[in-house]
Amino acid sequence: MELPEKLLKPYNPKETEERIYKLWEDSGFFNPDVCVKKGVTKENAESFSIVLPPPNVTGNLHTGHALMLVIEDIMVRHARMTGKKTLWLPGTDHAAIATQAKVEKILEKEGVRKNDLGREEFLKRVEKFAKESHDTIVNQCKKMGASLDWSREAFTLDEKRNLAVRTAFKQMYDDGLIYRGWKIINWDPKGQTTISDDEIIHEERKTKLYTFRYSKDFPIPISTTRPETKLGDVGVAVHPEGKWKKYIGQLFSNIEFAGTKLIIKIVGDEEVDPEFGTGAVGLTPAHSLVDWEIAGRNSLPRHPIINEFAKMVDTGHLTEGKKTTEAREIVVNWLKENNLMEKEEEIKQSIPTAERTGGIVESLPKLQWFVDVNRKIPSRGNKSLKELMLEPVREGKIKILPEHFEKVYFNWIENLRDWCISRQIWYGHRIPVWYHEPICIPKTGKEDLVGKCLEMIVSAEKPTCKYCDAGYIQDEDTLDTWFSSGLWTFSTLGWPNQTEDLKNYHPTSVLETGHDILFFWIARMILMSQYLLGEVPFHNVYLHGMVRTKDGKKMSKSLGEKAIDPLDIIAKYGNDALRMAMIVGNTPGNDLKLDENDIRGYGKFANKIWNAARFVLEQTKNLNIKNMPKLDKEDKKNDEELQKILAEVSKEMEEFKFSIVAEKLYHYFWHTFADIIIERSKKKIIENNNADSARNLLLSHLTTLLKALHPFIPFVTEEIWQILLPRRKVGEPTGVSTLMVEKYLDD
RNA sequence: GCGGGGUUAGCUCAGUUGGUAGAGCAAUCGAUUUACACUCGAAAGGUCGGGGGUCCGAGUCCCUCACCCCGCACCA
Repeated sequence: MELPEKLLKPYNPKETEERIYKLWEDSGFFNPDVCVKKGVTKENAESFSIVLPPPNVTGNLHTGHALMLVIEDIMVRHARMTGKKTLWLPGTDHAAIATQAKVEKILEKEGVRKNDLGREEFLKRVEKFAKESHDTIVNQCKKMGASLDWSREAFTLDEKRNLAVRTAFKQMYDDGLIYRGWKIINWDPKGQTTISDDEIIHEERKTKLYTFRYSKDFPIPISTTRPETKLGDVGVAVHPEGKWKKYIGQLFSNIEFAGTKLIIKIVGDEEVDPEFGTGAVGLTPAHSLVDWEIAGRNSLPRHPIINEFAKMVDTGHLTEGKKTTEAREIVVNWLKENNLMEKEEEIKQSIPTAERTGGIVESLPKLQWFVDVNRKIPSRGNKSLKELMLEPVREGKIKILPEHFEKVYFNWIENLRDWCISRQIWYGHRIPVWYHEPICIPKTGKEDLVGKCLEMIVSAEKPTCKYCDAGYIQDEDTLDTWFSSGLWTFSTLGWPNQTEDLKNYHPTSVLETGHDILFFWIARMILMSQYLLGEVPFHNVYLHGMVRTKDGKKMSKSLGEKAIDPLDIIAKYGNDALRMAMIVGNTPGNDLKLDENDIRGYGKFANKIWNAARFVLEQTKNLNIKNMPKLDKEDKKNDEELQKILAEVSKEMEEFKFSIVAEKLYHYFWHTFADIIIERSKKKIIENNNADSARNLLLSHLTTLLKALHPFIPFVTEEIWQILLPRRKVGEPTGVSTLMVEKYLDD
């Protein structure tokens, strides 16, 4: 059998990769159903499933995604080759606020504002953008060699996922886990929406701490970093046993303060640290969570003085309608002019900013939807959502890798507060709550029915009014994007329908993602699955680190321009090279410094395999594969050594030690197989001394190593396999056959 | 402040239950037209952050100090 001409040249990944991916795709073997149907996987085989963490439809994939795809593809390919019924389910994430912000930015450049377009038209623009991003992402996943089952692809905002969201919301509402409440929330004035605690990034800045008195006769000095908020003060809280104790209960009315009148009551509250600052807190109930609670305990009014645009309202003629920053200056000047300012100090403070827009977050009281994480749930053994999240990790039903993130996870949950899930943005799942039109005029004309249908209805479907034609309108708000992401492990498998997929593939085997979304996403998935399905969403969590540039900078989506494009690297060195560089020396949880030099080095490895294959195929072309000659003593020793390595490697693959396996195989291939075995075989073949034993060892080693290496470097191994294949399949029926579905161990 | 992590060869990092310190890259010397747009061989390189403890034995377990990184909460 003659060798193809391409084998005589250096390995050319560019020419190979696209063709090979198409071969895989056409084979249908990414889909486990096809594997079963064509007999490469047993019907009753153990299943292995991973849902792809859906990339945001905000643009391109970056190196972090590439790392994710590589690690997951390795797990999936390995599982498939060990005979498991293997599903890797792809999808994309609508990423509500992130995508909306991105499209708004694009429109801004065109001089268009979203409010001018209106909700419907704006959403069309977002959807168009999302579609384009989606197509790019899918294409990039394919370039990465990801063996994803595209026939099951999902989107967090498609019809099926919307049904899942509405169903989940309704059930949670009925169980009292979702409620609507008037509470202090985080407001992003730039994005014009609420955000959750997790979407805040604290930025350290220098700021001034002012110490002042409300008036000359006010007995207690107050410190603040935000003097403008003092226009909304209604009280001063001191520790019940502190030095200001004697003033508790006193009321100071008609205080002239920077253009407004204040009524300040002095209250005692345990929350106040008597040692800190002046030992007294000026209470601005509407704009501080702590103050809100203290005010509640002491029956103080809680009126807002900052609006959604971060402007002052109801604060008197000096500051009315001014931006908070302007108002601050005015108040500071007023205090100085009236000799009420006692001290100014420079301090470091961290300012809350919105993750997506960078806007400075204000605390405002608003009517929003929340998930109650502490309420006991009768249908779940009277446990709260918090407990349902803690339990499986505590009990080892979910294992997190690296293990120390379990502690981080516990720490986060223990400090968890109710989750604000409503957002005032347009792109996302609309809240499935319906309010009646303002007027209900009963068709029967019976006046006594008016108003009977004015209540709010929580429903997965649009309700109709029994009495009138006006009907119901849906809540304007959308849900936090992580609400739908939380359902991802089962919404993708068909839930709320009890599908075969759900039965076969849930709980999923592994959830692999970056450690930066442990709270955002992993915790929410555990919450949703534990509550809605009564089971864990996955058995293992594998957290990878952040990909950094050589000098340690994070290659993230927010620093998009600076990041290396994985596709450029692939074009230059090949996919296999990038994959090896991402795996060797990378352990879970640790950041990966991606160095082009390393990638180049692994490109040479692919070529080394290619050349070794050329030699082996040339030397063994007349070998009868069905009747292999016996190994001599020397060769047998190597055969045993390889078997030993394979046994180790199998174990290590199960333990997610991909770095060790990749390194071990690399080393064995190069420094034992190529340097020792091949070199020795040359001598044996030339001298015709046990030449057939040598040939046998060459071919069996190559075959075995191609299989073992395939999950790591699928392209070059498959390409060689396709050349090797006709010899293995002599006399067998033709059909698509790929290394991808070969078994590690022949049955 | 609370929590987590790191410190091992020039660089990037492995090091599984404690048993003589490893890989890749870089650098050094030598060989070579070869399956190899190179590759092969050889040698070199580390008191495993400092100090203390447990142990026959510690990079690994315990205590302590130093420096660095990352979360979370931020305090009026």
